[in-house]
Amino acid sequence: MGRSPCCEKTGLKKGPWTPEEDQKLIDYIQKHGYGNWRTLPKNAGLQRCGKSCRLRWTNYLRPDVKRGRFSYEEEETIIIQLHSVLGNKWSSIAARLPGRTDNEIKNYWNTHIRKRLLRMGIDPVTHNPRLDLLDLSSILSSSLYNKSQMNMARLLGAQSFVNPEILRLASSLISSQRENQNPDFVFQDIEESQVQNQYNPPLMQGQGIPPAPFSNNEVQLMINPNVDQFQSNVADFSSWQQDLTEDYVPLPANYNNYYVSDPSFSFASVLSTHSSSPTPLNSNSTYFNSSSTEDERESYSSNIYKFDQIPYF
DNA sequence: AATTTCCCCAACCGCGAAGTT
DNA sequence: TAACTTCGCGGTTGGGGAAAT
Repeated sequence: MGRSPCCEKTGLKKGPWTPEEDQKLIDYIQKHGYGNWRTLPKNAGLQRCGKSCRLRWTNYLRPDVKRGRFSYEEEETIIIQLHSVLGNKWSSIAARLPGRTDNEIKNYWNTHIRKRLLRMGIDPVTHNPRLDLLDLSSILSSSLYNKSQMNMARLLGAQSFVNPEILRLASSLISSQRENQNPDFVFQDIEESQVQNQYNPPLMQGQGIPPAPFSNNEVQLMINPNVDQFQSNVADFSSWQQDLTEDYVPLPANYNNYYVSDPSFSFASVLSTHSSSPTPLNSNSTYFNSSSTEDERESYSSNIYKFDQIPYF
Protein backbone atom coordinates (compact mmCIF):
# COMPACT_ATOMS: atom_id res chain seq x y z
CA MET A 1 0.00 0.00 0.00
CA GLY A 2 1.26 3.39 -0.84
CA ARG A 3 1.41 5.86 1.90
CA SER A 4 0.94 9.52 1.35
CA PRO A 5 2.16 12.20 3.65
CA CYS A 6 -0.52 13.48 5.92
CA CYS A 7 -0.04 16.99 4.66
CA GLU A 8 2.19 19.26 2.75
CA LYS A 9 5.20 19.68 4.91
CA THR A 10 5.99 23.16 3.77
CA GLY A 11 4.40 26.20 5.21
CA LEU A 12 2.39 24.43 7.86
CA LYS A 13 2.64 25.36 11.46
CA LYS A 14 3.65 22.87 14.10
CA GLY A 15 3.84 22.96 17.82
CA PRO A 16 1.46 24.33 20.41
CA TRP A 17 -1.84 25.72 19.31
CA THR A 18 -2.73 29.33 19.91
CA PRO A 19 -6.13 30.39 21.25
CA GLU A 20 -6.86 31.94 17.86
CA GLU A 21 -6.20 28.67 16.08
CA ASP A 22 -8.33 26.83 18.59
CA GLN A 23 -11.18 29.24 18.01
CA LYS A 24 -10.93 28.88 14.26
CA LEU A 25 -11.08 25.13 14.52
CA ILE A 26 -13.99 25.19 16.95
CA ASP A 27 -15.92 27.64 14.84
CA TYR A 28 -15.40 25.65 11.69
CA ILE A 29 -16.37 22.31 13.19
CA GLN A 30 -19.41 23.78 14.87
CA LYS A 31 -20.56 25.08 11.53
CA HIS A 32 -19.53 22.33 9.18
CA GLY A 33 -18.56 19.32 11.19
CA TYR A 34 -15.34 17.47 10.51
CA GLY A 35 -16.08 15.40 7.50
CA ASN A 36 -12.66 15.52 5.90
CA TRP A 37 -9.67 16.26 8.04
CA ARG A 38 -7.44 16.71 5.06
CA THR A 39 -9.37 19.58 3.62
CA LEU A 40 -10.56 20.98 6.92
CA PRO A 41 -7.55 23.15 7.80
CA LYS A 42 -7.61 24.89 4.43
CA ASN A 43 -11.32 25.51 4.66
CA ALA A 44 -10.99 26.68 8.24
CA GLY A 45 -8.15 29.02 7.41
CA LEU A 46 -5.61 27.14 9.46
CA GLN A 47 -1.97 26.64 8.57
CA ARG A 48 -2.04 23.17 10.04
CA CYS A 49 -2.18 19.69 8.65
CA GLY A 50 -5.38 17.73 9.01
CA LYS A 51 -3.80 15.32 11.34
CA SER A 52 -2.82 18.05 13.73
CA CYS A 53 -6.33 19.48 13.60
CA ARG A 54 -7.88 16.11 14.32
CA LEU A 55 -5.59 15.54 17.24
CA ARG A 56 -6.24 18.97 18.66
CA TRP A 57 -9.97 18.49 18.37
CA THR A 58 -10.20 14.98 19.74
CA ASN A 59 -7.73 15.47 22.55
CA TYR A 60 -8.49 18.97 23.67
CA LEU A 61 -11.20 20.99 22.02
CA ARG A 62 -13.98 18.45 21.83
CA PRO A 63 -16.73 19.69 24.12
CA ASP A 64 -17.16 16.39 25.93
CA VAL A 65 -13.55 16.09 26.93
CA LYS A 66 -13.26 15.86 30.67
CA ARG A 67 -10.18 17.50 32.04
CA GLY A 68 -8.50 17.38 35.40
CA ARG A 69 -7.36 14.64 37.69
CA PHE A 70 -8.44 11.10 37.22
CA SER A 71 -10.90 10.00 39.83
CA TYR A 72 -10.39 6.96 41.98
CA GLU A 73 -12.97 5.10 39.97
CA GLU A 74 -11.36 6.04 36.70
CA GLU A 75 -7.96 4.97 37.87
CA GLU A 76 -9.33 1.77 39.23
CA THR A 77 -11.07 1.10 35.97
CA ILE A 78 -7.93 1.70 34.00
CA ILE A 79 -5.67 -0.37 36.19
CA ILE A 80 -7.82 -3.24 37.14
CA GLN A 81 -10.40 -3.74 34.56
CA LEU A 82 -9.31 -2.34 31.27
CA HIS A 83 -5.56 -2.33 30.93
CA SER A 84 -5.17 -5.81 32.30
CA VAL A 85 -7.54 -7.04 29.62
CA LEU A 86 -6.97 -4.70 26.73
CA GLY A 87 -3.31 -3.92 27.21
CA ASN A 88 -2.12 -0.73 25.53
CA LYS A 89 -5.29 -0.41 23.51
CA TRP A 90 -5.69 3.16 24.64
CA SER A 91 -8.47 3.96 22.28
CA SER A 92 -10.44 0.96 23.48
CA ILE A 93 -9.86 1.97 27.06
CA ALA A 94 -10.83 5.53 26.29
CA ALA A 95 -14.03 4.34 24.70
CA ARG A 96 -15.04 3.00 28.10
CA LEU A 97 -14.04 6.05 30.07
CA PRO A 98 -16.45 8.80 29.13
CA GLY A 99 -14.76 12.11 28.55
CA ARG A 100 -11.23 10.77 28.58
CA THR A 101 -9.08 10.59 25.49
CA ASP A 102 -6.72 7.83 24.54
CA ASN A 103 -3.83 10.26 24.72
CA GLU A 104 -4.77 11.38 28.19
CA ILE A 105 -5.10 7.83 29.44
CA LYS A 106 -1.85 6.84 27.82
CA ASN A 107 -0.06 9.76 29.43
CA TYR A 108 -1.58 9.05 32.80
CA TRP A 109 -0.65 5.44 32.56
CA ASN A 110 2.95 6.13 31.60
CA THR A 111 3.55 8.88 34.11
CA HIS A 112 1.67 7.62 37.13
CA ILE A 113 0.27 4.13 37.08
CA ARG A 114 3.09 2.44 35.28
CA LYS A 115 5.71 3.85 37.61
CA ARG A 116 3.73 2.87 40.64
CA LEU A 117 3.30 -0.68 39.45
CA LEU A 118 7.00 -0.93 38.72
CA ARG A 119 7.86 0.28 42.19
CA MET A 120 5.59 -2.36 43.59
CA GLY A 121 7.28 -5.05 41.59
CA ILE A 122 4.37 -5.56 39.27
CA ASP A 123 4.96 -5.82 35.59
CA PRO A 124 2.83 -3.08 34.03
CA VAL A 125 2.54 -5.04 30.83
CA THR A 126 1.45 -8.40 32.13
CA HIS A 127 0.22 -7.23 35.54
CA ASN A 128 2.17 -10.10 36.96
CA PRO A 129 4.46 -9.69 39.89
CA ARG A 130 8.12 -9.55 39.04
CA LEU A 131 10.91 -9.77 41.56
CA ASP A 132 13.29 -8.18 39.11
CA LEU A 133 11.13 -5.09 39.05
CA LEU A 134 11.14 -4.60 42.76
CA ASP A 135 13.17 -1.72 43.95
CA LEU A 136 15.46 -3.88 45.99
CA SER A 137 17.62 -1.02 47.11
CA SER A 138 14.68 0.71 48.67
CA ILE A 139 13.55 -2.52 50.19
CA LEU A 140 16.92 -3.14 51.72
CA SER A 141 17.27 0.40 52.94
CA SER A 142 13.80 0.50 54.34
CA SER A 143 13.19 0.13 57.98
CA LEU A 144 12.09 -3.41 57.60
CA TYR A 145 15.61 -4.52 57.06
CA ASN A 146 16.60 -3.18 60.42
CA LYS A 147 13.51 -3.63 62.46
CA SER A 148 11.81 -6.69 61.26
CA GLN A 149 12.15 -10.21 62.26
CA MET A 150 13.00 -10.94 58.69
CA ASN A 151 16.24 -12.64 58.11
CA MET A 152 16.93 -12.11 54.47
CA ALA A 153 19.85 -14.42 54.38
CA ARG A 154 17.83 -17.19 55.93
CA LEU A 155 14.99 -16.61 53.55
CA LEU A 156 17.18 -16.49 50.53
CA GLY A 157 19.01 -19.52 51.70
CA ALA A 158 15.92 -21.49 52.41
CA GLN A 159 15.21 -24.25 50.01
CA SER A 160 11.57 -23.39 50.04
CA PHE A 161 12.30 -20.02 48.64
CA VAL A 162 13.40 -21.23 45.30
CA ASN A 163 10.75 -23.80 44.79
CA PRO A 164 7.63 -22.18 43.42
CA GLU A 165 5.41 -25.02 44.36
CA ILE A 166 6.59 -24.98 47.92
CA LEU A 167 6.15 -21.26 47.95
CA ARG A 168 2.63 -21.63 46.80
CA LEU A 169 1.92 -24.02 49.57
CA ALA A 170 3.56 -21.79 52.11
CA SER A 171 1.58 -18.86 50.90
CA SER A 172 -1.55 -20.86 50.98
CA LEU A 173 -0.82 -21.66 54.55
CA ILE A 174 -0.32 -18.01 55.37
CA SER A 175 -3.60 -17.19 53.74
CA SER A 176 -5.48 -19.87 55.56
CA GLN A 177 -3.97 -18.86 58.84
CA ARG A 178 -5.01 -15.31 58.31
CA GLU A 179 -8.45 -16.23 57.28
CA ASN A 180 -8.86 -18.40 60.29
CA GLN A 181 -7.71 -15.62 62.51
CA ASN A 182 -9.92 -13.02 60.96
CA PRO A 183 -12.19 -13.91 58.10
CA ASP A 184 -13.14 -10.31 57.52
CA PHE A 185 -9.72 -8.82 57.41
CA VAL A 186 -10.27 -7.71 53.87
CA PHE A 187 -12.84 -5.24 55.03
CA GLN A 188 -11.15 -4.29 58.24
CA ASP A 189 -7.82 -3.46 56.76
CA ILE A 190 -7.78 -2.91 53.09
CA GLU A 191 -4.14 -2.07 52.92
CA GLU A 192 -3.17 -5.21 54.69
CA SER A 193 -5.20 -7.27 52.34
CA GLN A 194 -3.60 -5.53 49.44
CA VAL A 195 -0.20 -6.44 50.66
CA GLN A 196 -1.37 -9.91 51.28
CA ASN A 197 -2.56 -10.44 47.81
CA GLN A 198 -0.93 -8.05 45.48
CA TYR A 199 1.66 -10.42 44.19
CA ASN A 200 -0.86 -12.84 42.95
CA PRO A 201 -0.60 -13.36 39.25
CA PRO A 202 -3.73 -13.52 37.20
CA LEU A 203 -4.98 -17.02 36.95
CA MET A 204 -5.02 -18.03 33.36
CA GLN A 205 -7.20 -20.62 31.88
CA GLY A 206 -5.33 -23.85 31.68
CA GLN A 207 -2.48 -22.67 33.82
CA GLY A 208 -4.16 -22.30 37.11
CA ILE A 209 -2.54 -24.08 39.98
CA PRO A 210 -4.99 -26.21 41.87
CA PRO A 211 -5.48 -25.51 45.53
CA ALA A 212 -3.07 -27.29 47.78
CA PRO A 213 -4.52 -30.64 48.79
CA PHE A 214 -2.24 -30.80 51.78
CA SER A 215 -2.68 -30.18 55.41
CA ASN A 216 -0.54 -27.65 57.18
CA ASN A 217 1.49 -30.40 58.73
CA GLU A 218 2.08 -32.01 55.38
CA VAL A 219 3.19 -28.74 53.97
CA GLN A 220 5.52 -28.15 56.82
CA LEU A 221 7.02 -31.56 56.49
CA MET A 222 7.54 -31.10 52.81
CA ILE A 223 9.24 -27.81 53.29
CA ASN A 224 11.18 -28.27 56.41
CA PRO A 225 11.14 -31.02 58.96
CA ASN A 226 11.79 -28.38 61.54
CA VAL A 227 8.32 -27.00 62.04
CA ASP A 228 9.42 -24.14 64.22
CA GLN A 229 11.92 -23.04 61.68
CA PHE A 230 9.34 -23.20 58.96
CA GLN A 231 6.84 -21.19 60.89
CA SER A 232 9.47 -18.62 61.54
CA ASN A 233 10.22 -18.43 57.85
CA VAL A 234 6.59 -18.04 57.06
CA ALA A 235 6.24 -15.27 59.59
CA ASP A 236 9.23 -13.52 58.15
CA PHE A 237 7.92 -13.94 54.68
CA SER A 238 4.58 -12.58 55.66
CA SER A 239 6.03 -9.53 57.31
CA TRP A 240 8.22 -8.97 54.33
CA GLN A 241 5.22 -8.95 52.11
CA GLN A 242 3.61 -6.34 54.25
CA ASP A 243 6.62 -4.13 54.57
CA LEU A 244 7.42 -4.21 50.93
CA THR A 245 4.74 -1.81 49.98
CA GLU A 246 4.05 0.20 53.04
CA ASP A 247 5.80 3.20 51.56
CA TYR A 248 3.76 3.16 48.44
CA VAL A 249 0.43 4.50 47.55
CA PRO A 250 -1.89 1.55 47.71
CA LEU A 251 -3.64 0.35 44.68
CA PRO A 252 -7.37 0.17 44.70
CA ALA A 253 -8.58 -2.63 46.85
CA ASN A 254 -10.13 -4.31 43.89
CA TYR A 255 -6.73 -4.90 42.47
CA ASN A 256 -6.27 -7.73 44.85
CA ASN A 257 -9.67 -9.22 44.60
CA TYR A 258 -9.29 -9.08 40.93
CA TYR A 259 -6.16 -11.11 40.97
CA VAL A 260 -7.08 -13.41 43.76
CA SER A 261 -9.13 -15.64 41.63
CA ASP A 262 -7.75 -18.56 43.48
CA PRO A 263 -7.45 -18.31 47.23
CA SER A 264 -4.36 -20.42 47.15
CA PHE A 265 -1.67 -17.89 47.12
CA SER A 266 1.15 -18.17 44.63
CA PHE A 267 4.47 -16.48 44.75
CA ALA A 268 5.84 -18.55 41.95
CA SER A 269 5.93 -15.76 39.48
CA VAL A 270 7.56 -13.44 41.94
CA LEU A 271 10.63 -15.56 41.85
CA SER A 272 10.48 -16.67 38.32
CA THR A 273 11.24 -14.46 35.40
CA HIS A 274 8.40 -12.46 34.09
CA SER A 275 6.00 -13.84 31.63
CA SER A 276 6.70 -12.68 28.17
CA SER A 277 3.26 -13.48 27.07
CA PRO A 278 1.18 -10.62 25.83
CA THR A 279 -1.40 -9.01 27.96
CA PRO A 280 -3.94 -11.65 28.67
CA LEU A 281 -7.18 -11.39 26.85
CA ASN A 282 -8.53 -14.44 28.48
CA SER A 283 -11.67 -13.69 30.32
CA ASN A 284 -10.69 -16.08 33.05
CA SER A 285 -7.99 -13.74 34.09
CA THR A 286 -10.43 -10.99 34.73
CA TYR A 287 -13.14 -12.23 36.96
CA PHE A 288 -13.53 -11.00 40.44
CA ASN A 289 -12.73 -13.05 43.41
CA SER A 290 -15.59 -15.32 43.97
CA SER A 291 -15.13 -14.89 47.68
CA SER A 292 -15.64 -11.18 47.52
CA THR A 293 -19.05 -10.01 48.43
CA GLU A 294 -21.47 -8.07 46.35
CA ASP A 295 -21.04 -5.17 48.71
CA GLU A 296 -17.37 -5.19 48.14
CA ARG A 297 -17.79 -5.13 44.43
CA GLU A 298 -20.25 -2.32 44.73
CA SER A 299 -17.86 -0.34 46.83
CA TYR A 300 -14.88 -0.56 44.64
CA SER A 301 -16.12 -1.19 41.18
CA SER A 302 -18.22 1.30 39.43
CA ASN A 303 -21.21 -0.11 37.71
CA ILE A 304 -20.57 2.25 34.87
CA TYR A 305 -17.81 -0.01 33.72
CA LYS A 306 -19.31 -3.40 33.55
CA PHE A 307 -16.39 -5.61 32.99
CA ASP A 308 -18.14 -8.55 31.52
CA GLN A 309 -19.41 -6.37 28.74
CA ILE A 310 -15.99 -5.75 27.35
CA PRO A 311 -15.68 -7.32 23.96
CA TYR A 312 -12.57 -9.23 23.19
CA PHE A 313 -10.57 -8.66 20.12
C1' DA B 1 18.99 34.15 42.78
C1' DA B 2 20.83 31.31 39.25
C1' DT B 3 21.39 26.97 37.39
C1' DT B 4 20.44 22.21 36.77
C1' DT B 5 17.59 18.26 36.88
C1' DC B 6 13.27 16.09 36.83
C1' DC B 7 8.69 15.40 35.37
C1' DC B 8 4.43 15.98 32.90
C1' DC B 9 1.72 16.19 28.95
C1' DA B 10 0.52 18.22 24.41
C1' DA B 11 1.80 17.26 20.10
C1' DC B 12 4.29 14.81 16.53
C1' DC B 13 5.63 10.68 13.83
C1' DG B 14 5.29 6.39 11.56
C1' DC B 15 2.60 2.71 10.63
C1' DG B 16 -1.38 -0.28 9.53
C1' DA B 17 -6.25 -0.60 8.52
C1' DA B 18 -10.04 0.72 6.05
C1' DG B 19 -12.12 3.07 2.41
C1' DT B 20 -12.14 4.82 -2.39
C1' DT B 21 -11.03 5.02 -7.23
C1' DT C 1 -7.27 -5.90 -7.59
C1' DA C 2 -3.75 -2.66 -7.46
C1' DA C 3 -2.93 2.04 -6.40
C1' DC C 4 -4.06 5.68 -3.78
C1' DT C 5 -6.24 8.33 0.12
C1' DT C 6 -7.73 9.05 4.64
C1' DC C 7 -8.19 7.91 9.27
C1' DG C 8 -6.85 6.43 13.68
C1' DC C 9 -3.76 4.16 16.79
C1' DG C 10 0.31 3.62 19.74
C1' DG C 11 5.00 5.02 20.63
C1' DT C 12 7.88 8.79 21.28
C1' DT C 13 9.57 13.50 21.78
C1' DG C 14 10.56 17.93 23.50
C1' DG C 15 8.92 22.34 25.60
C1' DG C 16 8.02 24.27 29.74
C1' DG C 17 7.03 24.37 34.56
C1' DA C 18 8.32 22.55 39.16
C1' DA C 19 11.59 20.95 42.26
C1' DA C 20 16.18 20.39 43.71
C1' DT C 21 20.84 21.98 44.20
